[in-house]
Amino acid sequence: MSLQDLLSQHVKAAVANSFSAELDTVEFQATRKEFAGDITVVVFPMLRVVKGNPVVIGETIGQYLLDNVEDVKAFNVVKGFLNIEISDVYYLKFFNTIKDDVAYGYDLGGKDEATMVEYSSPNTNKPLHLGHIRNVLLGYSVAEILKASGRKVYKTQIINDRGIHICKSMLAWKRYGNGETPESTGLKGDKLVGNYYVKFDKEYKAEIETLIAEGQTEEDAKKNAPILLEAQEMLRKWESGDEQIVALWKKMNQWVYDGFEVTYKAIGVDFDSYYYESNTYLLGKEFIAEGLKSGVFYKKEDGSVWCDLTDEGLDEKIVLRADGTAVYMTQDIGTAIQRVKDHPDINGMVYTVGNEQDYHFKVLFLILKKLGFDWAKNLHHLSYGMVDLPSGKMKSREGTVVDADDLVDEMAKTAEEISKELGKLDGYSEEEKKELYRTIGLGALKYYILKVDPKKRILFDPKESIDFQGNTGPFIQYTYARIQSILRKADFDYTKGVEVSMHEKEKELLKQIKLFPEVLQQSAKEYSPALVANYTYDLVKLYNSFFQNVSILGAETQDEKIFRVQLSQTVGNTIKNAFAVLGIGVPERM
RNA sequence: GGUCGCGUAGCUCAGCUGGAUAGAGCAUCUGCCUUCUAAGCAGACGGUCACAGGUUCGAAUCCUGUCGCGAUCACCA
Repeated sequence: MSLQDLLSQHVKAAVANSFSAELDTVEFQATRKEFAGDITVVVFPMLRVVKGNPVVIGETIGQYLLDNVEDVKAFNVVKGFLNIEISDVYYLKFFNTIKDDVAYGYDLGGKDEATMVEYSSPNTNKPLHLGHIRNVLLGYSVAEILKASGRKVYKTQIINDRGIHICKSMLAWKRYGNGETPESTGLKGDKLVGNYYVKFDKEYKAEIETLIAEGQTEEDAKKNAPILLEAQEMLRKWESGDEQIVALWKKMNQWVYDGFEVTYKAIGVDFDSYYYESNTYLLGKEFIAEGLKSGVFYKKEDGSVWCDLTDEGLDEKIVLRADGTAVYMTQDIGTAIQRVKDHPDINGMVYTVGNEQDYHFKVLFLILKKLGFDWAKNLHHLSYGMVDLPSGKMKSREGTVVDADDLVDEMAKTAEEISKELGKLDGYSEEEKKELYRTIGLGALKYYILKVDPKKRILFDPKESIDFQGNTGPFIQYTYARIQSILRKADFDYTKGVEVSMHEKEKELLKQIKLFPEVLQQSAKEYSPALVANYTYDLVKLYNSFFQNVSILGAETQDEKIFRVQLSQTVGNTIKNAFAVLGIGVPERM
């Protein structure tokens, strides 16, 4: 039983005993620093069932706890707050049970229920950019957090490999290229294809201007530009299975996939499976037919199929076009069902998609529920805000996007510059150094993005926003590296359990460490890596002020030395575990 | 216009199911490297929690309204 449950029981008993009243819940909170104590019972809520002066009630309960609970060492009452001091022994006991547990915080039990987490889901006509980075980092981290909190997780994505956008790149490649390939140009495949997309857009704009000069309206010109018409013709050919077009499509998409893999690897994320829109865009139609039979959907005169969600406070939503072809919604219905077919142990899914699609997913989940799938109640849209630049919104057409690969390189370069200035890396090979710069650079980038509440928009200033001091990834990594240094220098056996009297800071640290599993659970519940990130920072701050003000290896007694090293080691493990679920590496030195 | 989200220090952000004097970092200023890594520590300065009502012992937090910013309301994906 947790300490809180135990205390809760005794508080209830105390109230029953002294006031013959029955409490259904007891409210706890961590005691504020300025008061003595570790856990605080809030007396005010009890006033509904217990009549009397809150201070007197607090005193009475406090005395009862002191008499009846072994681990309660002392108490004091301030206004309606009963502050309880817990004995050091309690925390030391706890510490001894977890100090050798490298995986502390991870609940490895009960992995029979699986959750599928979808993230990234890019278009295949241009390289990944900063917006994808937020998506990928969030999705990956939430997947890892769910795993750590005891669920089986499948990481997946839906690749938008079909449509007019890729045809534009294909057309430009055919028309303006000379058969360039990633090999012949040395470019990453996604960059090469992206370049042709830009080329298309340039030509398209030029043609529009020509048409306008010839007297067409802008609107007409946009529709009539020959290059666009040709791209649309290409899409039609693709849909009818034209061999040449399909072959080119396959070739260029493969270039893009290969390029994406390089980027994912550089960022340090992975996937268990891939779904391609070209395979799934026709799925869902049969379920529309079934839903039509069961009355979930209805057909309009023109033959289009709709779902009426007005009784849910939403609109009507189209699920099948009049010509019988699938829309976005049709595809997503089909894909969701297909995924559960592929992985029968799935009982929930998480979609990492920007908040501009909040409405779409609201509707999608509702429709799946109406269709009667029992897993539909466990669907979650991990919705996140846009990433803005100081110059405003990112627009790929205007060239104001921040390229993912460039950004990662840039971060590593900054880490390198700072490291060189500090010059602490004697004995590291060039390769090790390079690896380290990447770890630090990525740490800064990932932490910067993940520490913010997903649903808020992020203002990303490449020059100024990324910092290596304060509440940042590198600061936390640095603390980890210092701990490793201490462990290397501790030339005595620090594995045995010891009994010491703790200092205030040490107790604070133990309390914070103890919170880790709860934070993970909460993070999983809220689908928010930000909780883990900010928790880790708090832990590190606490440790640093301890680290700076006491001597660890130079403690007075041997037991104290051992305890402090153990404590450092455990803080290190917790940082490592917390960062693991954020997808951030920790260096042994830096 | 309807719907959804956001608004906390000069800037970037925390603040759990309502609780004690609203917390960090950056920036600015003051101290601290002969002692386990100064990417650090200790401190100062900085707030009408957008605004107005309401709910109650108690509101940054919950409710209503107003203002500001954003998203979304396609037989696009």
